[in-house]
Amino acid sequence: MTLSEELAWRGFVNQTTFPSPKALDGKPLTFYWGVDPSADSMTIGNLAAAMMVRHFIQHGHHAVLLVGGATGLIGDPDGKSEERELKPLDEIARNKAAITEQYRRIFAGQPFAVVDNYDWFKGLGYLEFLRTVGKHVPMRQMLGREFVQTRLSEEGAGISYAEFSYVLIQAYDFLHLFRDKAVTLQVCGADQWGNSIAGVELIRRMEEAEAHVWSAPLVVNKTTGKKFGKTEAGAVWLDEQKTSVYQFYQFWLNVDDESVVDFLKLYTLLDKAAIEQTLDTFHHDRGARLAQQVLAYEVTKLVHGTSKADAVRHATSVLFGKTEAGSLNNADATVLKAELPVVHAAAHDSLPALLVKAGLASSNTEANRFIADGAVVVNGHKVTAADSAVLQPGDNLIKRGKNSFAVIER
RNA sequence: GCAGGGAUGGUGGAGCGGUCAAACACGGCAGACUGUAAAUCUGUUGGCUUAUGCCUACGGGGGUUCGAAUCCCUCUCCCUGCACCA
Repeated sequence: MTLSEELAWRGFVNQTTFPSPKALDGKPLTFYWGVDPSADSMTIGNLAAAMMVRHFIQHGHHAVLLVGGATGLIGDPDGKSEERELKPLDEIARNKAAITEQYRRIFAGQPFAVVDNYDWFKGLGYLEFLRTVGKHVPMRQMLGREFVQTRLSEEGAGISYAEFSYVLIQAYDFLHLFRDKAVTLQVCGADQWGNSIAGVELIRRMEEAEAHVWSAPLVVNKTTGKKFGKTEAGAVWLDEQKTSVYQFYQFWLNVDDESVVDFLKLYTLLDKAAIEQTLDTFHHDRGARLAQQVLAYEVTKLVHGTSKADAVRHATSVLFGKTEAGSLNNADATVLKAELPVVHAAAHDSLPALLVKAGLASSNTEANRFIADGAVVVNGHKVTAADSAVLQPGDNLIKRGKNSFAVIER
């Protein structure tokens, strides 16, 4: 499969400046993709674009990965309804390091270069910037952008000169990389289209040369229609300190049937044959949720590594009873204890009190109600009386409802 | 500043002297059915080792009363008019 076919099949096609996607199938290009260090980790929203970048690399194109040390200092106003707080410098420095680290992990084994746009902005003076770049940017275009219009309108929140100018920095990045590394293509998410295209424009005016943009659609949950990547608890992060491996795995496992088809293509590196075979089996027995399991395992493996993916997969099967034995073996206990609330039971603790301690019930009354409802399962056995005698020495896996768990040590 | 209306549990919103831990709806949680899903049905939804009982709660404080979410005074905040300002 050629790259353009691959991207089309996987659903990575949105808008592009290329007259035909086939332009990607010719000789290798050098392209760049960037992430601003507005947080200390990427989210699964960024991951979609990263996956696309991997396909570019696999088809022989040369990747330049940018961390936005300079752009992060200002903050991208696009799509935001209000001015954002500036981030402290030390926070940006930390975030930059974290994101660079994630680049190295996600693209492990692939050829790529990492750059920081702060490196070329730090020595650039304001007057120099205005004379060389500012002179070539038409105001009409900058003012015409939709979010600028919204922000400046009667009800809008207004916009500062700094955020308004953000696009110039990103445009200059492209120009700089074009000159310095012969970058002729920027890939980005659909939300970055406006910023990216400004660079194409700048290169055309200043270098009289052609450069291009390839944007991927934003991933949307088809069932809810919402922008993807957020849960009730917040964003799904790639950093396991922010979203634990278990939560990460669970997130993918719970993807609905309609979305899982898209996500297998977007978020795994499995080839067409493998995905089609998986989906074929899946459609015969949706209840088995093979597609979700493959998705969850593959994505977790990619982001967190094989051993963690294996561990969390096995722990999940213990928790949800797919693996025999309600009681824990040592390996599972280690994984689960890192993930679940762990409570130490004293001799006089009653079962309801332990449920409260473990955060599985908010009061003794509620705990008793759960037991009466048959919602409490200890080591795979339903509990019928508020009696702590069901606990065995060592680790006990306790389950309340369908997916609230804790480990009780005795 | 004057006049009028309002503030109730996670949310909306009834209640207007005892029968109020507070209708009803939504949301939450649990059970059944399922696929750790959706839909549906059932239960539950202030706390207390479980009680025809006690405690805490209807914006804050004070009062009337045997008894107050309900009546009175006062404070705080919100809304609606009018005035002031322009």
